[in-house]
Formats: sequence, structure tokens, C-alpha cells
Amino acid sequence: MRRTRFDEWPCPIARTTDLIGDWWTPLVMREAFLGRKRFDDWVTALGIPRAVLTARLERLVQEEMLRKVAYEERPARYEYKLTEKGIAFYDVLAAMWRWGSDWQWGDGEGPLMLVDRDSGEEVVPTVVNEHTGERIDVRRLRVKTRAH
Amino acid sequence: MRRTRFDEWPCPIARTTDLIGDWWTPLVMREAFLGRKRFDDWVTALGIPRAVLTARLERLVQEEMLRKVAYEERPARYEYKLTEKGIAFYDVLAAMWRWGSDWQWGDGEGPLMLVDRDSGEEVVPTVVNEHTGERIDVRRLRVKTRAH
DNA sequence: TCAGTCAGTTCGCTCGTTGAACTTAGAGGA
DNA sequence: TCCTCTAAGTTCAACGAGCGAACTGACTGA
Repeated sequence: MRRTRFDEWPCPIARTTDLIGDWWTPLVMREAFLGRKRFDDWVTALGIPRAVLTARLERLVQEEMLRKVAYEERPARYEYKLTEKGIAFYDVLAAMWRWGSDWQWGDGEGPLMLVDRDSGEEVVPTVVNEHTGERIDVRRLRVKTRAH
Repeated sequence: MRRTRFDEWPCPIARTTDLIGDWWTPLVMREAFLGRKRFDDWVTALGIPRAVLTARLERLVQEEMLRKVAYEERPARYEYKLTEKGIAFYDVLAAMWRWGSDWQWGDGEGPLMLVDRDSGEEVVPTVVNEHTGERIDVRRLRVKTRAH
């Protein structure tokens, strides 16, 4: 049977899960942020099967996270550019980066760090409440239907 | 063939992808944050196939995001409690929540909101640099190996 | 005795992922 | 002319994973 789809569920976590629950997809986006634009860039960098990459890129284009642009006409050659929606997705990767660095290494610190390209200072992603600037305490949270 | 594993890759995004790339897993965690503790709670709330839930709970226990605790001896009955690592994972779900709310609905605003249990005020997750409190600009980022 | 609860397991079916080979359209060199 | 190379895919067989439904085992309560 077909995998249960979540992309019409009325919950933002469910819809996002539907997208990144496709195996490889977050890594395809990670590579896009590292500047990969072409089919073989991803194949080489990730070792992703070509048929899978075809499917993932198609989905990401359809979701308007990437835009497929011809950079050569004869023969037809394409590259994939991040859209505004795709760029915004970096926040999700940054949260994964932080949690993964904190908790997925035995000694409590991952081997890689993010730094500012100019100043060289470390950038440490953290999730806060936009209104207060404070970290979010799940135990004080409730879900509410937005009035329309 | 076996799905390519990312859980030993030296990148926090890859390792986190390996975990949440398992179909259903982020939703299992979402339900844990809503207070689900027992096997049939998840089956009822999500409609997840029982065999899949068994596999997901096993993985989450092995990853130490949930702890399996007997709440009854005869017959043996278990519940699953969030650990510190599991609670920390909320940040990833919050980032997914925010991005999903902003971008996965046509009109730019999801149907649900997070509010403070006491004050009733809206809580809007956002990802910032912990050192500056400012949003992260991907174009100014570089990845660096941590010196050990 | 019989229905109900809970936490799973088992099963047959289908879908998705994998690695390798192949395709198509052109460029550049001997 | 022929050969090799590049880029962006497509095709294919094998196999692992997800699907729904039915079943199990240990108990409880009517």
C-alpha cells in the first residue's frame, strides 16, 4: 500500500513531516545551501541514487522550494535555485543542526560548527519565542485554533 | 536494498535526518508532547499501523528520547516517557511548526497557533543566533571543523 | 462464561529505495 | 571520421519497509 500522506493534515508539523520524511530530502536541501545547483553535484556530494534524486528534485520544485532553470539550451541543461520558501527552510535545518550537535554525539558536542563568514565568530542556532526572545518551555504551551 | 543510513555521518543534520526521516516519527514525538504515553494512545490519535509504531517506539527508546516504564506488573503494561533528550527535541518540532505555518498554507497562515497556557498569549517560534539574538542569515554562514 | 482492555505480533500485499547499466545530445581532440 | 567525455536524466531487478486487518496472551469486571 501507499505510504500514508500527511500533506493535507491540518497541522504544520504533519505537513512538514510529509516533506522531510522523504528519505534524503533534508540532505538535498543542506547541499543546496552549500551551493549545489546541478544534478551531478548532488550525486557526487551525497551518493544519492539518481532515480531518487530525480524524484526529490521534482517534489521540491513542485513545492516551490527550488526553481528549475535552464542554464544552457543545446543540449538542454538545468540547474536548481533556492526560492524564498526554500531559503526560509534553513531555520528547520538550523534547529536540526543544533539538536543534533547537542545530543547525537556521545560527548555532547558535534565535530562541526557554524561561523560567520566575515567575523569568524561561532553562530549557535537556538529556538526562541519571537515576542519575548526567550526559549520555549513546552510544558507551558497549548494549541489553539486560530480565529478567522 | 536497505535504505542508506546517515546515523554515522559526521554532520548533525544527517544524523537528525536519519531519525526523523523514519516516516511517522515526528508525529509520534508531537503526540508525546501532547501527553500520549501508551501504545493505544498513539494508534488512536494517529491511525499509525501497530507494527510501525512498535518499530518507532523501539528506535526512540534506543535513542534515549523516550523511556519505557512499566506502570502495571500483572499483566505487564508499559508507558513511554519523554527524557531530557526527547524534551530538547521540541525545538526541532517548533521550527517545523513555524516554517509549516508560514509556508505550507496558501494564505500564509496555518490554522493552529501555540499559546502560553497561563497568559493565553501567542507563542511564535523563531530560530536565532544564541549569541546575538538575531535571525540567522544563511548567506553569511560557513561550516568549520571544531578544534579538539 | 463472556466481553473488554492493553500491548503488542503475524501476515500477505504493494510501494519505495538501491546500485548498476543505459540513453540522449552535444563538445573537443586525434 | 571515430573516440571519449560531460550532463541530466531513465530503466530495471532485487529487496526492504509500510500498509490494513486479523490474531494473541494475560488479565479484569459484569
